[in-house]
Amino acid sequence: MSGTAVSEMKRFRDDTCQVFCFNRETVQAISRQMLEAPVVERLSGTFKVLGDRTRVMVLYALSKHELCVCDLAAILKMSRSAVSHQLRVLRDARLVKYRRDGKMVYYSLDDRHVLSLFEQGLEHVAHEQPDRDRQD
Amino acid sequence: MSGTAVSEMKRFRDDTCQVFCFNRETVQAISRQMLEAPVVERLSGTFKVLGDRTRVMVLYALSKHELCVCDLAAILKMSRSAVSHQLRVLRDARLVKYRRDGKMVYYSLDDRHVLSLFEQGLEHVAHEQPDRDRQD
DNA sequence: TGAACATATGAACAACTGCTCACATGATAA
DNA sequence: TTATCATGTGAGCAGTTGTTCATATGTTCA
Repeated sequence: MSGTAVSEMKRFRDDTCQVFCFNRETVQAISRQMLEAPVVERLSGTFKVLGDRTRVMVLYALSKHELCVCDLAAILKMSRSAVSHQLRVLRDARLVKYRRDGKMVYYSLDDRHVLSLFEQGLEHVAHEQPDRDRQD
Repeated sequence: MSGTAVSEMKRFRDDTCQVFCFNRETVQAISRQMLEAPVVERLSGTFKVLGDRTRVMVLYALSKHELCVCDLAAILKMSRSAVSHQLRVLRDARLVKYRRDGKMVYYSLDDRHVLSLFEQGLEHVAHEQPDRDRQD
C-alpha cells in the first residue's frame, strides 16, 4: 500500500478503505487532529469502567457516604466477593480510594470528575425516551 | 431470608451479605436513595457505548466534522463494515445522527452532552499519571 | 499462639463484544 | 433493466468481562 494507482485499488479487499474516498482533504485534516492512541486508550478505558451496572451503583452509593465492602454488598444485594472484585477495578481506574480501620476497609470516591460525569450522563439519559431511529 | 437470627446466619453462603453488617442505618438510608434499576441500566449503557476505542475515535472525528462512513473508515484505518457496525451502536445510543445524500450517508454528533462527557473524561485522564495504589 | 472475621484474589465458566466475511439493501446512472 | 457503488447487517469467532467458588491475606481479640 504505497503509491498504488486508483485503478489497481479495486483489487484490494474491504479491510481498509481503498480510496481516499470523497473528501481526501477532510480525511487528512481530521487525521492530523485525531487523539493520540494512549489518550484514546485511557479515555475509553475510563468510560468502560463506568459502563457497568454494578460499578455505577457502587459509585452512586459512595457519592452519598463512605462505605465498607460489607455495607456495599448489602446495599447492592450482591456477594462481598463480587463487590470486592469491582472495587479493585474502580481502584485501578482511580475512581475510588480506601482507608483501613482495623479489619474494615472504607471506600470513598477519589475523583472530583466522577460526579460531573454522572450528571452529564444522567442528562443524556433523561432526554433519551422519544421516538426510535431518528433520521434528523 | 426474613427474621432469621444472627447466629443462624453463619450457615448462609456468601452470595449476599448475611448480616446488615455494621451500619444498618446507613445501609437502609442509602438503599432508599439508590438509583432505580432502569436509570442504572441506561446510565451504564451510555458509558458502555463510550467505553470503546473505536467509538471514542468515531465520536471525536465527528466532533470535528460531519463525515461519511468511508471517510470515517479512512481516518480510523478500519474496514467500512466495522465502522458501520459501530455507527449502529452509536445511533441506537442516540449519540450520532445521520443524513442521506444520494448513495452517501453523513454522520454527525446528536447530543449536546457527548462533548461535555468527553471533556470531563479527558480531565480525569489528565490527572491520571501519578503513583500506583494510592491508599489515601 | 489460634479462632474469628473483613476483605482480597485466582481459576473457571457463561455471557457478551468487536471484528471479519459474505451477502443484502438502496441509490445512481447508463 | 443491469452495473456499480456506499452502506447495512447476520453469522461466526476470538478475546474480554463479571460472577461464583474456594482459598489467601491481614487484623483483632482471647
